Amino acid sequence: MPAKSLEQVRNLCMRRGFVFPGSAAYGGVASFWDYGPLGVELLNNVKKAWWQDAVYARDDMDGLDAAVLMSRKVWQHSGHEATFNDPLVDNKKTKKRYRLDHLLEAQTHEVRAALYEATGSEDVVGLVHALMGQPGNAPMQLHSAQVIDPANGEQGDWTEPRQFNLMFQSHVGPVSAAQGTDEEKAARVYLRPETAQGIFMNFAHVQRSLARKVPFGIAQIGKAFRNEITPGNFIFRTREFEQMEIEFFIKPPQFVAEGEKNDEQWHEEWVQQRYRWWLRYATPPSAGNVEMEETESRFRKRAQAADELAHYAKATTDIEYLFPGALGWGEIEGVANRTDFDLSAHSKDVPEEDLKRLKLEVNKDSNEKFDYFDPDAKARYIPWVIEPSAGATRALLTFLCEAYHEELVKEPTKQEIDQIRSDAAMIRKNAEKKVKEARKDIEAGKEPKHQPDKVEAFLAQLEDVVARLPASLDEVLLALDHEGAQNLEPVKKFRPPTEKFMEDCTRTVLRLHPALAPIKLAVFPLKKNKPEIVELAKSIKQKFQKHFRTVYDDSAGIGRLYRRQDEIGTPYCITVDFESLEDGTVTVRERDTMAQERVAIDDLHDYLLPRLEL
RNA sequence: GCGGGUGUAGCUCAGUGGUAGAGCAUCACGUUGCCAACGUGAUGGUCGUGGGUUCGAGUCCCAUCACCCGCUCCA
Repeated sequence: MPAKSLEQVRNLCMRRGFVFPGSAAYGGVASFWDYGPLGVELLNNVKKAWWQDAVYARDDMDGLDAAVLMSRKVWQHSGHEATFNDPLVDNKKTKKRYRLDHLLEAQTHEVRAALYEATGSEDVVGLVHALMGQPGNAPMQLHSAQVIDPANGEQGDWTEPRQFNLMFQSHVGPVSAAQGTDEEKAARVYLRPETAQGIFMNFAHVQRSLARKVPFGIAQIGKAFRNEITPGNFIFRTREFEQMEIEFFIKPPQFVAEGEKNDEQWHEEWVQQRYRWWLRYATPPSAGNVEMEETESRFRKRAQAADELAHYAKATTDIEYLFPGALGWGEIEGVANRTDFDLSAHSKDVPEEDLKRLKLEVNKDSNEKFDYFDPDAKARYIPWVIEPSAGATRALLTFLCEAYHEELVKEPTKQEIDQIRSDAAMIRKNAEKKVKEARKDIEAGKEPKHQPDKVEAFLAQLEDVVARLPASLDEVLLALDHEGAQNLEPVKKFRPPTEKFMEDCTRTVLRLHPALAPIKLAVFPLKKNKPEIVELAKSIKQKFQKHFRTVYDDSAGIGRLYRRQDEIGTPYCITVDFESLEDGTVTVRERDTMAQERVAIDDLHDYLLPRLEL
């Protein structure tokens, strides 16, 4: 079974050096994370596996690394400056949040009329402008016009509308001018909210310099930045993240010849290719058929509904992963059919009918027309584009969650199981008393110490877990993390011995695909105060560290050394013992099966390389 | 941004106004012959931060920051 909660993965990440909170010494800063020694290895391996599949394995793909900062005009014509910039307003009563323009449009004619009169504006756009233009007044005006919350049909208690510009701003060169002045705007740049636009800017460069024929694609891996309104879920949604994006340029439908793939078929092909990639790297070689099916059941393809589609897309299929706990299904990649929207948006001299079809304005800023002469079709056109866009940092989280296993390695005795049962019974008895007290307090109008519903929900979960013992052993501690378990005395008493017990009889193992594993090989001496063994072990480590990440460790007993490597997903460990000194063989131990095999030191390279799938 | 929760040693947590603790981890010495061994000793905390109440605050109050759980985002 993979991780049961994001918390488990978070803990492991921070303890073992995958991910650390950013700027921690200063109390941290929301939504920014640093990748530690193991995290950077894993992330690099994820990117390498993607590049391998997206670029090297194909005849029709090339790489690119465009600048993070681009002309502000890129974002004006791509549509981001307009659509990534929404004034939002909250209803304090219902906790609902609305885009101000959407909220206003949902009001009755009378309500809007009152607002028009109060602000002297004539339409919703003007109204939004007016409300944003007078800080402090808006809540009062929304109140006196009796603006309704569509969620419940009642008048809302509205906050100040706030601007959420999803793009981070900076300036090129020294600027002292105030925000919004011409001087400031002229120097303004945005940190890219997607890497895609850098590819579009280079479509013609790549096509010409490599004499590429459509269909062909460009791949890019890089950081992107979005000032998200609601970051969270560890590294799932962060304000700085890394994307792995492909723009695959194809013929527009009207030029597709008999027997060639059209845009919908190319879209489908990329969905399939990308989906297979996710499954391949989510599955370790040790997985059997049952396990492979289980893994597959946690990945799905989902076509976006028409109202979900972004302004540029004709169709988008998301690839989603079932993350543990509350996060649930989350998007890890979107494969979009962006038509000729982007290249047209950045082109001059686009025919009027195309502008109309794409809902674009004439581009007077661009010096370029991103079109292409197709020698087969004998026609000049602006290509369509299929965009498979994956999150590299989300991929890291996905593979960690899927690889995380807590395995039972020592069968607990009946006595130990009974102990847990009786402890749980004690917790139940005490908690039921607390529930009664809380109910009494509520009746008497007093503030209860516990929330009866939550405590009962906790008890139900605990009972379920206990009933399924010993199979559910790994869920016992999770149950104790339940909201309703807070401040229950017996729970606090119960936790430490249970934690200790769990540690004794389980091992944590990251069953990562070997190509992703941050460390490929660990070498141990069986006995660290025998100099010959230590020396031999170190020399083996030195031999392999030139080829892939290899570590040496002698700081604990052999069992503990194995466990430490299991926890970070190292696929193979080598132990040098007394026999090694005599016959030149060592023990190779595999991570998932814990199987051991005797291999001659001279054969190690040939033994390991195919197994590591490098 | 709003509501709820949390913040004490590197990690997991205990500590309900009166001398800051445990387990694990780390380091040293001894022991240890293949799956989280053991003994002895040591290091490590201005209790998230800043104010306040008090003779006295980890504990009570206020503010602030971060994280977790929930609300139109989307890699």
